[in-house]
Amino acid sequence: MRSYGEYCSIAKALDVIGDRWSLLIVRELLIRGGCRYTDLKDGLPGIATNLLSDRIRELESAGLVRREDAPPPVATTLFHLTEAGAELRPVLDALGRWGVRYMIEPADGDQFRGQWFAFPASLFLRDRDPGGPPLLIELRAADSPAVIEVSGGTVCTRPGTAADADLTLAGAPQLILRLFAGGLSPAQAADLGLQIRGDARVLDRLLPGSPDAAGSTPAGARGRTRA
Amino acid sequence: MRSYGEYCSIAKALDVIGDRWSLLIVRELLIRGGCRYTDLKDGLPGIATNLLSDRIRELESAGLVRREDAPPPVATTLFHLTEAGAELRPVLDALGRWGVRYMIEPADGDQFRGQWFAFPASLFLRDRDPGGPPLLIELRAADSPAVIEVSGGTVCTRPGTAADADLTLAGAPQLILRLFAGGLSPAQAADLGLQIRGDARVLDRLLPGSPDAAGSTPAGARGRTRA
DNA sequence: CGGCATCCTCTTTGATACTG
DNA sequence: CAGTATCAAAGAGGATGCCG
Repeated sequence: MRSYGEYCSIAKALDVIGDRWSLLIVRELLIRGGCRYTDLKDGLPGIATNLLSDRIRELESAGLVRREDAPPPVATTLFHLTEAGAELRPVLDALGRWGVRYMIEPADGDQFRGQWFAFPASLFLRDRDPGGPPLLIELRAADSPAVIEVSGGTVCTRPGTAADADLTLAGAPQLILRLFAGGLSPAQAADLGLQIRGDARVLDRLLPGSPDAAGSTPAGARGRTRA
Repeated sequence: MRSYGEYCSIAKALDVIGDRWSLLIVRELLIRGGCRYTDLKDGLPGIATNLLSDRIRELESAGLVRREDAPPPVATTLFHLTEAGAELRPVLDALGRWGVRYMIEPADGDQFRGQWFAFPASLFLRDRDPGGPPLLIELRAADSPAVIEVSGGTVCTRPGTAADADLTLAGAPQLILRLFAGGLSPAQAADLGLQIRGDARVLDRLLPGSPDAAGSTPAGARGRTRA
């Protein structure tokens, strides 16, 4: 990317990560940890393969991404974020929080991947009973399942399924998202078609609901997602 | 900008503000409040005038910018952020904080505007004596002066000068920035050429120095800049 | 002068095909 | 699997013209 040539930290940051796709590559690596080229390509539907390889190289030479030749049995290249790259998390958190307003409307042709729930889950859900038993929540949306693990105050999301989930939410991604963001109560989401199976009370532990009134503790360092 | 077509709030946010120059336009409007076209052009050195008019119109139709035909004596169009646009501040804060790492090195041909100190000032300075007397700090860097007003716990920055400043800092922008960010003590900055005139003790009130040890209160809602 | 619109060139992107 | 090669289309940058 052509530099803005401005001595301003925002412009400097955009010089490095302002290119198209760059921040989304960081998103995937933050959510999933080490990724193969193919994993990245799958997590970035629509990217052209030449652009992906260009961007990875740029992020690498900017010191945000590290390439690791994994030994057998993996025997492939894995891409990781460096520390500087991982420090972009607050940027993605802020962007993700701001962008939720554009997700109320149905997707209409948009691609979806279950792991993209990781950011909303970390942003909106909070384990209000850190001493309680660990929880597993399975999310089934658009053929791309994901699992939220709640344990000891942390909220982690990963792609995949869980046979022994305490709770399963199945339905359109926007219903799950609006539920997490507080725009819908569980009952309202169910009325709109969200299937809630299992122990629905675990939602009380996670959602910023009526008890523990809204706006009490804005945001500190909470549990984060990991691969 | 072409949509990413992903049902992810980060991608949706980038669909709206991911275009080149868009976030920097928001930066200028956040720092200075209502701006004329010419003000924006001056605050975005390097932008082509057709791009500026394109971007303003895009931001307008996205609902982030509002156009106001000011009556005489101004008799010109003023551009403002809408509420949705102003809510991008946490995004710019996070970006600005992350990008500071790229400002340690000298600018070398970069453009500079005094008002760009507004973000570092709000991010790094804190009025640790909200009951103390109001303060005026004049910054003189690269022919583009700015003033920081500290009063009752808020830290506001605007372009311009102050005849009766309590403190004047004159020197290279990176010296002032590193001083604010905690990378240099006042004495070290002075050794490197920063001219500190006036009551240097006001810095103790603002810098996160040795008393009130580092990392105690990370970041709550603090004073913000205004035009 | 403020607020654009036009024209032109150059760079970046996207789609697809191909390779070790 | 992890890319490179090719090429058409879109976008960015720069100069300049227009109109109140």
